[in-house]
Amino acid sequence: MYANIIVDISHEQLDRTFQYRIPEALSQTVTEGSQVVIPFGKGNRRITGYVIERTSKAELDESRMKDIICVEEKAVAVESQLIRLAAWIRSRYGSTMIQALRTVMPVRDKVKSQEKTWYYLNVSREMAQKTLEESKRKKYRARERVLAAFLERTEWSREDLMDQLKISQAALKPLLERGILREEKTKKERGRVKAYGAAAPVTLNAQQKTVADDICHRYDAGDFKPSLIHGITGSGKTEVYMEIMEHVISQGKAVIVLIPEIALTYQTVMRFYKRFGDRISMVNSRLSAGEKYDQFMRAKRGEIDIMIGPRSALFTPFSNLGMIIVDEEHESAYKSEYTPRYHARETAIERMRIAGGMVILGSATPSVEAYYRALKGEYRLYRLTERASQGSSLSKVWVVDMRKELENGNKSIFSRELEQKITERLSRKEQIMLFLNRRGYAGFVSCRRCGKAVGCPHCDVSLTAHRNGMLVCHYCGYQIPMPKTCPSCGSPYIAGFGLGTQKVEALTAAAFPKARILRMDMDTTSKKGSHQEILSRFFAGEADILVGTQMIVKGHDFKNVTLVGILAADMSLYANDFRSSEKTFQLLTQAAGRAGRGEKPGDVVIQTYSPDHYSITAAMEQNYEAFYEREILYRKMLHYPPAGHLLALLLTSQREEQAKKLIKMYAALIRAQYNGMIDTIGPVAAPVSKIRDTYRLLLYMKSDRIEPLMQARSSIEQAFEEETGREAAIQFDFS
DNA sequence: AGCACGCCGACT
DNA sequence: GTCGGCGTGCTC
Repeated sequence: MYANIIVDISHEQLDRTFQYRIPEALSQTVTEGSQVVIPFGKGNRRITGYVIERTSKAELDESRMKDIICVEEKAVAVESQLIRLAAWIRSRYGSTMIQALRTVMPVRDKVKSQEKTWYYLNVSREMAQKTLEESKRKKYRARERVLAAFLERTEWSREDLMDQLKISQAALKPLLERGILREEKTKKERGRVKAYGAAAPVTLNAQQKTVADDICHRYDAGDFKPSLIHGITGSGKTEVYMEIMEHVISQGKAVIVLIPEIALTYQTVMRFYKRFGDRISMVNSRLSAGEKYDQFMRAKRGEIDIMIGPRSALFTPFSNLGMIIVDEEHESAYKSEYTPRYHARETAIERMRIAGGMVILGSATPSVEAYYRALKGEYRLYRLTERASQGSSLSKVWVVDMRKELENGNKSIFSRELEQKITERLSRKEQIMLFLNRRGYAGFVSCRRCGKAVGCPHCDVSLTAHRNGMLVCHYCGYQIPMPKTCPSCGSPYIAGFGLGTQKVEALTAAAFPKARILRMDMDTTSKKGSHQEILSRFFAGEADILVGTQMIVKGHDFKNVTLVGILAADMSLYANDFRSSEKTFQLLTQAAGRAGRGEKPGDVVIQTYSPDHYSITAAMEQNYEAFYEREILYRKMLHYPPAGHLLALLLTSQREEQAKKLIKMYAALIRAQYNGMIDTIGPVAAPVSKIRDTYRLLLYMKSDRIEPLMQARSSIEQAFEEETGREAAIQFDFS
């Protein structure tokens, strides 16, 4: 048996595996993730390494291989845990071990600038001058350059010496040994957030207290079954988390809090700072690799107890991790879009299984997956049914059938109900949020004669009209000026259809000329910090109406908002995705939760063309269980997750014919090999069937058990590898 | 990263 | 010849 080992030295040239023999005596103890002592280099100096794989395949001649010396006994090292987690990610989501390791240890390939080595002159200038003369005489060229440089400037970084003066490490060594130069390693810390305030005294209500106490009890008893907290919006889940965190930290353990990136706002994080002070750190996508690395190192050194961040914060190298909290557990941002396509919820549970600790999931609208597992008893279920702050009550929700509006001659985007309520709020100087799920249907331009929409020549989507008169492709960035005539039939009768946020903003301004309006969407928030700026301006009351996409509904507390209008609730309902009802329900419920966060009661108006759909009726009643019961029935009937497992194969190729041929071949392969175990659906064109001139085809595979699907994935991967001269790519996605 | 190999000029 | 500087390449 052999072991592929990565060496515990951070240097690019050593960022690969080395293969060692596993001696007979250690064959039981050396496993994936083991920390081992190995002889390395010419002098066989003993260093530590981490086993990332056990294999019986020798990658090089056995005579060049050395034996592992022993297993490091204090095997609690975080690295071993993370390596074991990487191994799990690899087999669960399908990727190479290297890809999994890079995900789990972002540290290793981004080490470059974390630690700078500085050199200083350690003797007087006279002494240096003398040594310089001597070096000149003896023709020690490198030394001469170094000394001349240090007479110019007394401190030099290793990089500058190497790059600018072409000095090698070897040339510095004698100077250091003679004490002419001094070496110092600095740890510059970047991205540290500071700022504190007084901890606001918190008192939990009875319900919050019961939940917190029960979880703490179970934690103390070592009952680490994951917990799902289903708490309605405004029920104070965060206070419950903080209470539990305090308990866990008091036992010398660390906690990771995962928050969807979009909700990771200054206010959210501030609440944690105020309570826990500087034993806390935060990472987000705005932080550079180096800044993130520094924060991770603080965690590793034990300088902090809490890490807050999005998906990737899951891999914070705490060696004493006791708990991971996944807030807004249902958010799709927890699923990685890159290989390995891991899900943070599942991966958190695996990490805590390895480390020995508890996972807490929280949401106002739990994912069907999590709720299903909770009902099955795999997770412990807790409910928070009361709003935490006194006086605030659930909003009233009105559903308006837009078909009837049209019948009554109202062609505006505002129903009479909504229009009347907006006018009312404006006169009372209260604020309004208008929400539009723009995805997919943004203001495209189509021809009234031939009915064709102006599309992107490189992608299978319609171009979106922007107010600056350009038509833009949101997938590849292609843009053209608005044409005067239809590109396909030449008719001059072309016009914009559908709703974009820009258009809603314009229409709102026209309907309510006195209102001050702010817009928030991808276009207005692409600049750094603008997201935050728009929100704080709205918070400060600089506008009466905020128009926006999904991003405005996530977790912000605006006390003066008493009306939320959802302009077209069904837009996400008919997406070609088995989760579309779930997404719609979540979105509507979250949006409804934005109204009436203060003392004044709130109203929510949902405008829809399908008022009878259960996603919408359940959202109207704010009844999660009603939604769940309907939804799980549908999933069970069609064997969709969580009732079954689904594997999607995405095949992309520039050549359409080849793509079709290949995917049909794989479909046939699966049907032949896994007959009766796996159901195949398709192949079909992907919802966006072409992006940047690359064709996209999908094959779905369903099974009640996950194992056959994992095998099917390997079978297809193997068949794909064997194919020669291909220009296609494949990608898998488990759900 | 750390170590040795080996080329090259300087010195006994 | 021998010694030391110092650029280069390799590590299972």
